[in-house]
Amino acid sequence: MARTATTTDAFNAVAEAGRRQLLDALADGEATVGELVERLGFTQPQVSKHLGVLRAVDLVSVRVDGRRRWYRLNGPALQPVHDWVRSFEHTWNARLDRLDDLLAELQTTEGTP
Amino acid sequence: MARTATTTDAFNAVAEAGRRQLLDALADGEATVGELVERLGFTQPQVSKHLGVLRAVDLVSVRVDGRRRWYRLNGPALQPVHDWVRSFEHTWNARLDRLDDLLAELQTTEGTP
DNA sequence: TCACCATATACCGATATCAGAATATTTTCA
DNA sequence: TGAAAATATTCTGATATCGGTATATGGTGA
Repeated sequence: MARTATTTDAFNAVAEAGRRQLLDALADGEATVGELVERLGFTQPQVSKHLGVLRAVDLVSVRVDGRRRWYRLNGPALQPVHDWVRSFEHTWNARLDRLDDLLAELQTTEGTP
Repeated sequence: MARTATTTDAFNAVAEAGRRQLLDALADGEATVGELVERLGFTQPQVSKHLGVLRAVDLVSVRVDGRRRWYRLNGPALQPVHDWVRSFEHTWNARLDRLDDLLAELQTTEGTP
């Protein structure tokens, strides 16, 4: 058996620094492969392949427009990662710990303005 | 070139589900290799090796006590991961977005009771 | 239809990973 | 001193990954 496939989860997809840069770039909005190539200085096949992995775990979506493809960030796919790490937050910041309590409280009153 | 080494960052170390389970288990406090073997049902060499990776990226520390070793979670090493994911939080939750602002405000007033 | 642009895909070689099994190391206690 | 306990290390084989280069695919406009 080998290492867990990069296309298994967001955790594995996001482990690669280059893919994180791609997501950072897409945080500004849709982008085309060519734009990403130029902005990040990666090679075109590199960008395409990394986007392929991100797509496999649903971290990005594509919109076809003629001969170019607009890639878009799909934030919610990062939530599992966020949730997991957040459970350790209290470990390094007591203040955040108290904020978590506040958050939990706000969540339960969701929908009651 | 191959995949980024698991011992490169917290991102790569944490990509493996088994290592995440180990960290979860250590969230309750110090634990011995044997205890982790029993609690998680992993093999002893598996646990030792995974702990080795986690140690390499400083996610855990060890305390030697006779012939056993007490492993302890080092939460702050997860902060880079937390910080990165958190920058995408607004993507899926406007409410949390506003909480972030509150947090930022609290941070700046740190030390002024 | 043909040349061209944008992107995807295939192939390559090098490498680190992972589980498993066996074994080494160190400490304790009788 | 010697056996047993706790943990680390080594070796193996299978495999997916990654960058690079080359090439395929498909849409576009003259």
